Amino acid sequence: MTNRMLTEIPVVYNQLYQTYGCQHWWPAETAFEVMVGAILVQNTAWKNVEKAMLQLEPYLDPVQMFHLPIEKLEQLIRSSGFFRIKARRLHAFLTWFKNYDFKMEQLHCQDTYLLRNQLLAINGIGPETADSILLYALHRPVFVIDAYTRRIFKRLGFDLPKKYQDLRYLFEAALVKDVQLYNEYHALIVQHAKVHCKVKPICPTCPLLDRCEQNVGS
DNA sequence: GTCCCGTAGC
DNA sequence: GCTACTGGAC
Repeated sequence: MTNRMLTEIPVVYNQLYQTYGCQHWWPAETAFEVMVGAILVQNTAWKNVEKAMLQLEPYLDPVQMFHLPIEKLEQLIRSSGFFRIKARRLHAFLTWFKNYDFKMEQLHCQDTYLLRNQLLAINGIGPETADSILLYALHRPVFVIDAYTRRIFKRLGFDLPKKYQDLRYLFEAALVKDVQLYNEYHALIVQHAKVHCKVKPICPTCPLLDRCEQNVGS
C-alpha cells in the first residue's frame, strides 16, 4: 500500500496540475499576511477570511496589530468565524513573534525544526497552521496536510496513516524535496476538493476518476 | 440546514 | 473520542 502511494502521489500531482494549472499560492501580499490568514482560515471558508483581511488592512503590520485591544481585534476579524478564540490565537502568535522583534528576517535565520516546535507551542496553532506558515510564509520544505488531503486520498483508495506527521512524511517521501512543488501540490489539493472532491463529490468530470474507488456507479 | 484550507479542552 | 468555538455562503 505504501509503495503504491509512493508511486501514485507524484502521478496524482501531474493530473491535478494538468487540470487546474498553477494556483499562485498563498493569496496574500506579504509573509505576515500569510501568517495571519493561516490562523483565520482554520475551519473556515476562505471567502470569510478575505472579508476579515479587508477589515484588518489598516493594521496589517505586526507591531500595530499586537497593540490592538483584543476586543478591537475581535470586531475586525468577526467575519472569519470563531472570532473570540481566533483574536486570542492571533494575539498569542504575535506575542511569540515579538521575541523576534516582529522581524521576518529574524525568523528566516532560524532552523525549521525549531520554528515548528515553537509554533506548535502557541495556543491555537496546530500542525496544519504551523506547516502552512512554514511553507507559505517562510518557504520551508514542509508538506501541508489538511482534511482535504485525507478526503481525496482516502477516496482514491489509500489506507492513510492516522497521525498527521506520518501522513506528512509519506507525502514528503513520495516527492522531491522542493518548496515550490509542496506549495503547488497542497494548493491543487484544495482546489480539487472545492471543485470536484467535495463532501458530495462531483464525479463525472473528475480528473482522477479513472484511478478512484468512488468511481463505481456514480 | 450544511459546510468551511482546525484546535483545544475535557 | 467528542464537543465547543462562530459567522457567512450556498
